[in-house]
Amino acid sequence: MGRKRLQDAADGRPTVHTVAARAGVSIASASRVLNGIGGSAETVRRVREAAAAVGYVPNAIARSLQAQRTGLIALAVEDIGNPVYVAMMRAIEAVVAGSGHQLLVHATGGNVAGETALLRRLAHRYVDGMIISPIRVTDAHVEALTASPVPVVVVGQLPEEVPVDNVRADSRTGIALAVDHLVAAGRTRIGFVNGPLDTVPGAARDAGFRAAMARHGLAVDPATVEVGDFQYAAGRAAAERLLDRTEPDAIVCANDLIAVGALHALLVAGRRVPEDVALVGMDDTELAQMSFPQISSVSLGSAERGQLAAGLLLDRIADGTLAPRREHVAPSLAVRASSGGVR
Amino acid sequence: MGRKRLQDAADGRPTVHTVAARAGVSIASASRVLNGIGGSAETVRRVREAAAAVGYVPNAIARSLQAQRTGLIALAVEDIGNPVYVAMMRAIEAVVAGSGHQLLVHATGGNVAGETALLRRLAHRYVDGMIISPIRVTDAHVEALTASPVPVVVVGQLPEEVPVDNVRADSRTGIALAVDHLVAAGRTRIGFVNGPLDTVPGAARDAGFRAAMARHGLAVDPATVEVGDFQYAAGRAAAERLLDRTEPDAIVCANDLIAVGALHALLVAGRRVPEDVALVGMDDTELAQMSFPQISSVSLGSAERGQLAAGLLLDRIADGTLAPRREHVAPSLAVRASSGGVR
DNA sequence: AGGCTGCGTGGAAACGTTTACAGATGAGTT
DNA sequence: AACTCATCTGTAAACGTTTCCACGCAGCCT
Repeated sequence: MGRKRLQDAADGRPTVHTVAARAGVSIASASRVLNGIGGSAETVRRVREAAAAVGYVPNAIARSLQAQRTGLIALAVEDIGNPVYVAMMRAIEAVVAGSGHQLLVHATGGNVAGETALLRRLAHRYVDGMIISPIRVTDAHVEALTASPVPVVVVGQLPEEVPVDNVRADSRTGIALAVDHLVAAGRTRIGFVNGPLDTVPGAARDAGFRAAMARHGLAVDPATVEVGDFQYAAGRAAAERLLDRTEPDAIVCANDLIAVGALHALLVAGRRVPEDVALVGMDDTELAQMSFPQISSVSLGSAERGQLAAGLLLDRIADGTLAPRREHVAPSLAVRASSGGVR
Repeated sequence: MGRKRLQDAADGRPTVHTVAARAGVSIASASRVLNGIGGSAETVRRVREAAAAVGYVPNAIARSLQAQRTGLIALAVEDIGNPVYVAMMRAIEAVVAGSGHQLLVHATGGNVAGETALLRRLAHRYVDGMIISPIRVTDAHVEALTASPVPVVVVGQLPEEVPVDNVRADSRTGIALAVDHLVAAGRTRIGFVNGPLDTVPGAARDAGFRAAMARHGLAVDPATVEVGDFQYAAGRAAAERLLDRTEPDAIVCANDLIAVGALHALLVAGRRVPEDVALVGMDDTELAQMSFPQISSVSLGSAERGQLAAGLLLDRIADGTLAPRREHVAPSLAVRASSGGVR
C-alpha cells in the first residue's frame, strides 16, 4: 500500500512509474518504450507486458504540459444551429482529425464581448489554435487577434492590415450571381432580404445586391429591401413585411435560413414559387434541398473554406514564422426549382 | 536575457516565476495572490501590479495537471447536423457553462468502433466527464462505459444493470401519442417511416407503433412500414417507396428529418398535406416549424434531457461516489398544420 | 591494446502550476 | 514578561510526463 502510493496516481490509476517499477526499469526507459523510441528487445517486452498488466494509459494533461501542446483546436462560430456552420465544421473536423487534433466547438451567439473574451482566453493556451468566423469585426477583435499567443485563422472578411491567416468568401460576387440569374430568367422586380447591415456579411451582401442591380440598370426601391437577422423567424417576418408593401417577382435572401423563412411567407401569402415569385438563398446548405420546392442557393463554399482554414491553421501550428496568408473561395450558384424556368 | 530564461516560459511568455521575481516575492505568494487567497495588502498590490505589467495569464494545462481536472466536458452525438442534437447541445452548454466547464463536441457518425474508441480514450483523462447519446448499444459499449475512469452520462436507453447515470426519453409512448392523435382525427391507414431497426430508438419506435396500432384495433400492413436511416434523404426515399405501394391517409415518422423527407415525397407525388395525408414527425425540432405546412411533431424533450444529463454529470464529477441515477422525460405532442383538422 | 563509435540505460531536470509545511512576525492575552 | 494565536511568508514537493545528459558496455577499427 505504502509502496503503491509512490507510483500510482492520486486516484489509484497506474502511471509510468507503476509500469517502470513492475518492469524493473527506469521511468525513462519505460517512457521511451511506450513512445516506441528504442529500447532493447528485452526491455521492450517487459515494459509492454507491465503496461498491459496494469492497464496503463498515459495522462493526456501531463503529456500536454511537457509537450507544450494540447492537441485541441477550437472552432468559434456564431450559431451552431445554422447548417452552414455544420458543413464547415465537418470539413474542418475531417482535416484536423488527420493530424491527431480534436475539435472544440464554441457557440458565440455573435456576441462581440463573448468573442473577444474567447480570443483572450486563448492566452491560457488550452488549445493549440483557433478558427473563428466572426460576424462582426470590431477594434476589440483586431486587438485580441493580433495579441493572441496561439495561432488563429479567421474565416470571413478582415481588414487588410491585420496579420492573421484568413480565408474569405466573396458574397458580393455571390449575390451578383443570384441577381444575374434572376434577371436572365426575366425577373425585374427583385426583392432582397438581408441580415443586419452592421455585420460584415450583411454589409457585403447589401453592397453586392445594389451593385448587381445597378449593373443591370435596375433601380433598387427601398420598399423591396428588408433587414432582419440571419435566422429563420426573422427572415420570415421580414419577407412578410416586404410582401405587404410590394409585389416582387423574385426575392434574394442573404442566407438559406432567411430563404426558408421567405419561402414560408410566400406560400402563406398564396404566392406560387417559382411561378409568381422566384427565390434564391445563400450558403447552399442542406436546408435548401430539404425545402419544397427546393431552393436555388449561392454556394459560398463553406466546406471548402473550412478545409482551407484548417489547413492554414495546421501549417501555422507547425511553423509559427510563416507569413500570414489569405485564401479566397469563389462563389457558385446552384439552380433549383425555386427559381427554375424562364418566366 | 539569461535571467529571463529562468523565469519565463519556453515561448517567452511570463509565468508565475516572472511575476514573483518582478514583485519581489516567492512564487507561492504570487500564486496565492493570483488566486485571491490571502496575502498582505502590500504583497497583493505588488503582485497584481507585476502581473498586469507583464501581462501574466496562467497556463491552463499546468493548472489542470495540478488540479487533476481539465474543465472540459465532452458531448458525443451521432450527427451534429441533426437539429435535435443542436437543441440538446445548447441546453447542455447552458448548464455546464454555469459551472465553468467548456463543451467539447464529438460527432461519432453512429459508428460503434468510433464510439467505443472515444470512450476508451477517456482513460487519458483529457476531459472531466462525457455525455454520450449512442444510437446503438453493444457489449463493447457497456464494457467501455463501466470501465471508464471518468464520469459518463448516457442519453438514451441502456440496459438496467449498467451502473451509469442515464436519462431517457420514452419514444414508445411518444409514437403512441402520434398514433392516438391521428386516429382521433379519423385516420386509419397509418404508414410509418422508421430508422434502422438495429438501433435503440429504431427498435423502440417500431415496437411503440405496433403496440399503439394494436391498441386501436388497427392491423399493421407490412406494406405501410418503411425503414431507412434517420436522415432526410433516406426518409424521402422511404416515403416514396411507401407511396408506390400503398395509399396511406397518415404517416408517422421516426424523426423530423425523416418527416421533412416524407413531406417532400408527398408533395412531389401530388398529395395534399394534411388533406390527403396527415404527417407527424418526432423530436419537435425547429425543422418541423420551418417546413410548409408546419409539421406536427412528438417532442421527446431534447432540451430537457440535455439539461438533466448535464446536471447528473456535474453532480457526479463533484461526488464520484453517488449511486447511479436514471431520469425519465415524458413525451408530448405539438400539433401543427401537417395533421391539423379532423378529416 | 587502446581508442573510437554506437547503443541502451538511469538519474535528474524540465514543463508551470498549486499547496503542505514550517518558520517568522506581530498582536493580544494572562 | 511569557505565552498563545493568527497571519503572512518562503521552501520544497507534488501533479505525470518527456528528454537531456552522462555513463557503461560491447563491438570494431587501427
